[in-house]
Amino acid sequence: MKSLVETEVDAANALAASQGVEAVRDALAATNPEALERQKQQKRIGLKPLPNAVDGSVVLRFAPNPNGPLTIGHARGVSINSQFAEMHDGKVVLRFDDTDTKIKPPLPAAYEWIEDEYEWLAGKPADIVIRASDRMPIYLEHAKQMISGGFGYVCRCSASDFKQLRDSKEACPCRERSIENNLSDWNAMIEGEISEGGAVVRVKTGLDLPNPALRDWPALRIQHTPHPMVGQKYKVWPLLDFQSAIEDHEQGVTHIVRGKDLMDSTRKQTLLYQHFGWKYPETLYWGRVKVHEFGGFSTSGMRNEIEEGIYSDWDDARLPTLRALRRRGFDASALRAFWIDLGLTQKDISISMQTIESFNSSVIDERCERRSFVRNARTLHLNWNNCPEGRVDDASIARHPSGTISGSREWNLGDGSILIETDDLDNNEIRLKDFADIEIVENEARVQSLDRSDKRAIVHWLPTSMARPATLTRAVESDFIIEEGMIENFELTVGAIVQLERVGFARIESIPKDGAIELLYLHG
RNA sequence: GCUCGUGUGGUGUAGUUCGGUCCAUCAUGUCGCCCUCUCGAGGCGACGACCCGGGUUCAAAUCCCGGCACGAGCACCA
Repeated sequence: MKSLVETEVDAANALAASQGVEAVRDALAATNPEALERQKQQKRIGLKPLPNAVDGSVVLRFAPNPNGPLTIGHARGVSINSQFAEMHDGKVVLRFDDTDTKIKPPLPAAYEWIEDEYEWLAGKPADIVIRASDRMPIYLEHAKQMISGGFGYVCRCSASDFKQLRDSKEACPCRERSIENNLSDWNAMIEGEISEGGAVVRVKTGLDLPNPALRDWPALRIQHTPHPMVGQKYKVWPLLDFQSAIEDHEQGVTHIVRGKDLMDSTRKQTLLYQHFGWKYPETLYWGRVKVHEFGGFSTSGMRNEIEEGIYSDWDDARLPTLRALRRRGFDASALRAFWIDLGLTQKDISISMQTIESFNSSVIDERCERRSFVRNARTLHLNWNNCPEGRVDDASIARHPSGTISGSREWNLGDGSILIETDDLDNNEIRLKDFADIEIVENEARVQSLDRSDKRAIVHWLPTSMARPATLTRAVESDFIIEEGMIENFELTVGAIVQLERVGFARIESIPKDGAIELLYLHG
């Protein structure tokens, strides 16, 4: 039996065959004219809603390792999680996953930095803030339950021996020992009687699982190195998969958004949840992100390079940390908008700072005052002899060209000498922006008219009396390029972001009593 | 090697659930023009993509099969 659609399609095809497609078009126009109109495709804006979300009871989490401040990559986690929370009237738990004392040890200062950076980006503080290292009793208790329940055991095989057995789907000898023996080994572990590497607690899983990574995965291991925040108190520390699984359950997390490199974590943790009889949260993934200009982001790598003196500190403008971006003048809402526009996909992507900069420009442009910055300054003396309007001693220039900031910058021409960039000397007839047309003859700027008389190039300039020496520092790859010049000395304040006309946005870093003002380049 | 995942313009992204309204969305980029007293902003236009090969179907970016490419996990790191 043919469906109605098929019947109609056949009819239409028959019509087209006998009388041509025009006949079909005409028939459609007569019966159903709106079917002939094409509607344009639209792009979905913002994030797709979370699956199986109940508005008002969504709990998400953002769980960085506090071994350094947040990087631009973490910004994705903060932006996406906080955005989902906003969409679903949910909460975000900021959790410090600081259960490794050895390989990626926590940096005590980072806890506060991260809370602060989270708030900066999300626009409000995290709803709940917890540290895994504060919650050790809970994890140890669950480990004990797991052993008592017979779905976890203490394994004393070496890592390589275990790997061999696991790869051939064989049980290790420790697996079949009694619960009593396991509990006594467990006590020895937590009392510090077994040295590092001497034992590990494993979660029992099917040994014939197709994915070898999942078979009897390790949940806790021994670390005798003191923890920067809680000292020597614990000898056994949970691994990420165990700690995170228990804590997500404790916090009632409903949705986990994590990197797809953690897909196996989801599978391991689901097995653990089954042992405990819990329901695993909804899980979503994103792919790996690289930024052309920076490559990947390794917190431990940066930490080393800072210690070696390659970078001055975490806010070194060459680094992809949030601290550095913030210092340079990136706006939180622009960064957030950028990440939300990228959305949540499992594709591995490589993005360009140019795109982020464009988001930033559109946010900061209207609130940045203009200033003149003349590089490689060359002095010219104004000559008014040929100016029809006569001599002028002051210039009044808008703080912002489109008036989003009202008022003007008042320039006094002082002794009549001005500065322009050496590169602008290529033409001898130019226009001083917002001021006058001039002809350059040797060291003289002969004023031809105040009004714009033709289409000649417009250059930025400065009266010598308004100029102060300044340096503009630009982070380019792993170097700094420093340009010297003269900055317009009009209402300069440390920390302000200004747009240097024809140069780009920059932040005023310092204004010393004597010497050059320091400017840090943001972007064009 | 085993396991898992992903392939839409230069870069990202929408559309893929449920085949037709898709000669494929938007942003960014590049180029050109207009406007503007910045090389900024704004406006207009151009460029440029469904990984490949089969199959199903009247109809495939979308479904099926087979390749290929790339990435990740297989840590007593997170």
